[in-house]
Amino acid sequence: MTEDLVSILHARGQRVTPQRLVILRSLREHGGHVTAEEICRSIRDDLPGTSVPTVYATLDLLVELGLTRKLDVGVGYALYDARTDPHQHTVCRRCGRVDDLEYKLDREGLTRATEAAGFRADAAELVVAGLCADCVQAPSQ
Amino acid sequence: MTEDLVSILHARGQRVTPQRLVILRSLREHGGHVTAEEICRSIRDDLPGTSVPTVYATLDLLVELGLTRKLDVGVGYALYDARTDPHQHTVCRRCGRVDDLEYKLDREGLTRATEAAGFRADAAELVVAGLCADCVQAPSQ
DNA sequence: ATTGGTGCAAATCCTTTGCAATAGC
DNA sequence: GCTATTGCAAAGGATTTGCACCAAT
Repeated sequence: MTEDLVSILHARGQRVTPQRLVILRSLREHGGHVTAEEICRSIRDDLPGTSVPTVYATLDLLVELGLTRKLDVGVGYALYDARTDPHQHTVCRRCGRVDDLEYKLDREGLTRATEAAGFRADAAELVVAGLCADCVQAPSQ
Repeated sequence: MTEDLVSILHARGQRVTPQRLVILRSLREHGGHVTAEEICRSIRDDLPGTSVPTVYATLDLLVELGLTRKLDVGVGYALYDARTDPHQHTVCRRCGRVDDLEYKLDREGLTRATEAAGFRADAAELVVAGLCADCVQAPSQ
């Protein structure tokens, strides 16, 4: 499940550590959007004593390697997403729930708009805020 | 320059305080994307002693009233924008510069995608990351 | 006169840093 | 054995809280 990470690390001359393998596996098994703290808790069984700084450092590395996406949806902490293909996100203003949004950005239009400004874009993140299906139903407040 | 705020506050039965007027005026005079801390400094002349919590509370209020937009572009702190008409943003990975991006989201497509999920959207923010014109030119690193 | 707003200081929260100890290679 | 990684504790920085005072209505 983490063979790709192993070969990338080898290719880059970086070390294959259990922390790196376990964190990526946890991310992939979870499948959704996870906080660093949730990763910490979820790997406690496999690797007791893994430190918070290590989790952050590893997540940063995975992002750099293109194996993970770091999401900032404005909830005050970062979310990590093992799904790296193009998709967007919704965030519920009431309950904070974050879901995938299958929506295609108009890449051509975006490229045109950014190049007009001399900007060299390498990523685009769309966050749609509002009320999730559950909270729309809910009594209110 | 802040008559709209005065009438909204009256209509809502809220108080018209110098802090509220000065902060909105500062935001509008600046025109760009400002941090809470920059607001604090910029109003020091008009209203010495204005506290940080007041600035945050006022900015929150202005956002709620629809007179300001709060931006989270992933730089670790919020930016406030007096421009509230639909537009998006670019953020430079190297120098952190944030600029307006004139790009029209496909509202219809977005509505379709979010409604399919039962989500009631009320705002959409697109942040494009990359290198700004200056940093593209720059020697590198 | 009421009570919503403000200022102050301290707390909170996520994330990063410094440094010694450890473990990949 | 060499040095990248790790763990620990502590620092950092943006934002929020609690509470007494003040000022807008």
